[in-house]
Amino acid sequence: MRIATWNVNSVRLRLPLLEKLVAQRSPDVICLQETKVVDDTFPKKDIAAMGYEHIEVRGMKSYNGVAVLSRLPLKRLNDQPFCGRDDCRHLGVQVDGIDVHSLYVPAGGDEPDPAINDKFAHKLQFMDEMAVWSKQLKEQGRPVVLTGDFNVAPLETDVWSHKQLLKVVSHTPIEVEKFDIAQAAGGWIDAVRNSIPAEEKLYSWWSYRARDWAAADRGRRLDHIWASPDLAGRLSNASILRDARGWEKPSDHVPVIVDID
DNA sequence: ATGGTAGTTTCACTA
Repeated sequence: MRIATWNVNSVRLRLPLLEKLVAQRSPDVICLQETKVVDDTFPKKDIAAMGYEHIEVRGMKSYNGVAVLSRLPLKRLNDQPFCGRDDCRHLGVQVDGIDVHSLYVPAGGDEPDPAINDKFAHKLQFMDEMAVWSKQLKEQGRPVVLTGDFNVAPLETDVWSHKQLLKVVSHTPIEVEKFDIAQAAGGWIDAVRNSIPAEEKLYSWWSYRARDWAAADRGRRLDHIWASPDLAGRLSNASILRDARGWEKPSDHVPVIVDID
């Protein structure tokens, strides 16, 4: 089973790119974030026509929104109410015996100080709850794949400049610490770094605000696929589809993909 | 220290 995760930054604008992902990589399951569409107007017909007849959505007007598209039947799991808000940042399904989650962690705003920036405080609280939830999932003992835009680049090689990003939201020590705690709480395997060495620079997001994103290559690895430890020996072909950043009308994020035997 | 782009409910907000 091939699983992809992608922050599409508006699913309606990205339908041609979704088609391109399917043509190139043919995932069985696609987890989306930032769909930016209410459930009633989610383009289910177009996506079913691409071969994904099983679709679960959780969207709101204008912001956030997650979805799972699948070739195989889905059973919806309970939505996780992070930070007591119904802001459509999580959706989980059961597919072919595996629990698959699409998660969108708050970006956190610009100022990395929870005392003066509510968005950063929200992000930190969200990550604390991610750790609690991870522990619960671990105790359930089911095979789980937790994917999404976690909005944190944990390793020095997950950003274009570790030194220059230490005070930039997404790579601050407090965020990386909470990221590590959540990962440890679930016993999660980083499915991508499991096969791509930590020495290798690796990004899944490049800002729209660069004159030439590829030349500057100031990226960050914000999008992740975590797997429960029982799946360790069944992961292969992890990849990040860098090319997608150069497609016409791109998202600022690219798909992250892994195969599970 | 600033400003750069993209998407959405746009003259404002989020990323």
